[in-house]
Amino acid sequence: MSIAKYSHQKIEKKWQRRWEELDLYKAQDFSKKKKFYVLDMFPYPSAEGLHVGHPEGYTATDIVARYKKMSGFNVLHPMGWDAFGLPTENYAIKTGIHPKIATARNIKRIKSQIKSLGFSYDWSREINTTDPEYYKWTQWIFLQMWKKGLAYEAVVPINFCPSCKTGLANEEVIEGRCERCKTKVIKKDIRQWMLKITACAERLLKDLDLLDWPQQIKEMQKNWIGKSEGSLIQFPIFFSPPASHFPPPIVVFTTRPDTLFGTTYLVLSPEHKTISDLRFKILDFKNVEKYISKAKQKSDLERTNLAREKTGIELKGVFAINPATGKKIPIWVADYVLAHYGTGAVMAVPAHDQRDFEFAKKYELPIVEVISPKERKFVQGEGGGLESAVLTKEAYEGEGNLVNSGKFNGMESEMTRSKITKFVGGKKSVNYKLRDWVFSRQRYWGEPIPLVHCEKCGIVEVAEKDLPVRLPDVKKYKPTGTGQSPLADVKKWVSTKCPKCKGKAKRETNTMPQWAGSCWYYLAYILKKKSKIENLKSKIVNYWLPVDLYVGGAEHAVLHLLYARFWHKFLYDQGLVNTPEPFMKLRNQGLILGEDGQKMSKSRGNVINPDEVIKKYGADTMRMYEMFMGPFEEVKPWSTKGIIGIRRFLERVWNIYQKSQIPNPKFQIKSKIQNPKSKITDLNRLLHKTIKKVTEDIENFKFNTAISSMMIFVNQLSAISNQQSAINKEILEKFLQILSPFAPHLAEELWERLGHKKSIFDEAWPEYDKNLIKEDFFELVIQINGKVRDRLKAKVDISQSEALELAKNQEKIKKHIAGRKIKKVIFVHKKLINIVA
RNA sequence: GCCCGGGUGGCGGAAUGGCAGACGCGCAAGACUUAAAAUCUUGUGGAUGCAUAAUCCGUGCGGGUUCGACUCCCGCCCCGGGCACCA
Repeated sequence: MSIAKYSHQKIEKKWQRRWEELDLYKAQDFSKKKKFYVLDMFPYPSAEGLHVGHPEGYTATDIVARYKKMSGFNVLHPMGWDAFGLPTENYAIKTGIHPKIATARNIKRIKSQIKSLGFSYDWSREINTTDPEYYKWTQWIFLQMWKKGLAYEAVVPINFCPSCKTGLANEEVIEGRCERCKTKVIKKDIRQWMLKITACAERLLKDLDLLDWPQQIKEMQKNWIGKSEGSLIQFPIFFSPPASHFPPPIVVFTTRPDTLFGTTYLVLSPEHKTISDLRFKILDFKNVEKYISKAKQKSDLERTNLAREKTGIELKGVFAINPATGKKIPIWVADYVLAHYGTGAVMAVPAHDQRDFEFAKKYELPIVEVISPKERKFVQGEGGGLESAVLTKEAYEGEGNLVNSGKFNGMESEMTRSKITKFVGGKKSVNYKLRDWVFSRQRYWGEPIPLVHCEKCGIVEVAEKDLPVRLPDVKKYKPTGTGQSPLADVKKWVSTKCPKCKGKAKRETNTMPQWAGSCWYYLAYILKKKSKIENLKSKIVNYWLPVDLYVGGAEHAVLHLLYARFWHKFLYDQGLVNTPEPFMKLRNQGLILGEDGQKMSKSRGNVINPDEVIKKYGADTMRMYEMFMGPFEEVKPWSTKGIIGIRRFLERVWNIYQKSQIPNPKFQIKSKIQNPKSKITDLNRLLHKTIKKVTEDIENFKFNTAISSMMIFVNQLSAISNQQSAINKEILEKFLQILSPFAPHLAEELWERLGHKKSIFDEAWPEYDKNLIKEDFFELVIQINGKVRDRLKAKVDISQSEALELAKNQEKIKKHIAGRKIKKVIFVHKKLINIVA
């Protein structure tokens, strides 16, 4: 009498093939069912293939997709390839192998890896961002933006990675280093294509409220957009002898116009235009020039290093007029003032801004207190006595009552912001930290920007019928580092005719950044390969939008997730899509660390190869283990030992079925209840509790506790089957159904063996019986002064007085309350009674 | 510096105002076996203790609210992530 072994390899291959033949996961474009669009962040097909982090997110979406399908939804669950990007291009530089070829090879490998996990993707909708039929429409959307003035050319100092030899977007610079290769970025003036994402700043901020996203990601986008409300205030320029007309006044942006009376000097960024306007009036302009050129040599990282002491130089001989006091105040230049934020000029209020305070102390500039704190902080003064913290050790940045502020004296600072702005003829203004998106790259492996430079007509767009502008095949991919793309050397490709005048023209040789293709891929899945993007207006797009659930890593918080929202809003404005936001619910998977608790990396040698895990333990085990490790969104270390627990669990499920098949009447599955009645009732109750728990946990992304509740159930089931009683067939079937999203191969195999012809995934998700899970009894906890002293079985509807009587009669309780007066009794229904004595 | 997230047995973690440590790993003992592995059964936070008797201690630290706090409030410490002279 032997039991067949659980052979995952056979079962998993069998069902992966069968599901494909059945076309089980095809999304129906026209369906009366409610839709559910569940999306994974599509992978970059790297040469390394899949790592264990990928299946974490993919398993979660797969569980939800299968669960939703069984719950009656028409589910769209697609997969594709985000294939433009530097690793493949760098590989081409090294080996001479065309990126197209390397990409195709990498996709083939990673696709087979993904398939080996048995995910329910609708592969008929697979897309690849490097496919000319795909990037045709990436180019098309870019052209629409260009036509609307949202794409523009500019020569501006941008972040440049000397190693990747390309310009970068601000979002791609992490702590002053290149996001990809960690090289320190430098400032470089390069002709760039920019996208006016700043035009959307307010909506990108406000519409975050519409989204069910992790708070953390929302905060990061909020901070990145960095809205601040304040005022623009003009400071007239003065010098002697007075000229017939002075240069235009210096405009500053401030969030604290209430401190205007305390402004004792202005500070300009080294790039500020007024400096050259005043060059003949500034007394020691040579030194100023020296300071400015020195500042320009510094990297952004150096200029914005907080630890560094601020430096600056005074523009001697010229002054500004504080419009509130009418007093002459000095003008300084300092490189801590950023040219690109606000107006590139700040009013310094040393009494109420710590930076200004430090600067004023260093250069002995006047400090005038204008806000009196409600509670004054005192510090030890030099003479030993206490003195006000303001003006001695630090600035006071809080609110308070105005002093030294003319007619505003005594008013509350918050109330005077608009009043003082109005008083000096300023106006309210909003500023954002967000800057326009540097959209061009001086590299080969990206979408060509579909524009042409004509000697006569200027910049002209490529006609829609001539899209896509294909990437030419080249022999050398090496970036030039001159600010030109390697495409500039492909003379044949570069020289073209102007689409307008048919005269000589040159193609734009910059390419789009890595992030372009992923800005609209979720729409491409809906449209499928052949569809034109105009079909965006179609009913079918509006049927599927928005994406209901989006899962991926948090590292894209201010990159892909911000860019895609921006493109979506543009398409929304064009009337092409009907939702203001693309991704309604977002969940981030937590990083999986190596067994040593460190980040997985080749150099540490702690990388887990998913192929080996699947081979040894099976896809179902791999999937369930990654879900069982801990909370989905948290960072957690891998444990090869821990996998065994899941494998044992699945084997137990397998064995329960196997034992039931042994030709011994005692073991057989019976549809009629055969066990002692109470046991089956208990098991059935536990089953329904488990159905409830698993259903709720899937909805709440609590896969780890869903699995633990299934383990509890199987432990019970297994105990009963070991006692050689027959197993109720319905119970086993319902359990297999709730297990199936987690371990689809095993569940489907046993489902078939139980005699079903239809796939388990075509069955309806089981519902739990509310009446069945109601308990008649509960364990009443008896506390004395909040400490548990006893517990006993009690009827669910027991009253407080009954419970108290019951408690008092317990020996243990008697002992504790003997000789004490009962002061108070707290009774919590179905939980406890607490006697305060 | 600012903004998030976190700190619970040997380990991953569970419990969001009501029995701290579910579930899993590991460990220990037992059953099966010539033996081992696998499997099954039992035990497993710490201290005192013959005890599966009883009591005490215990969720980063210090205080508070409450009949009752891992959970709420105040003040710290540590770890992870993000932003960083944004006027």
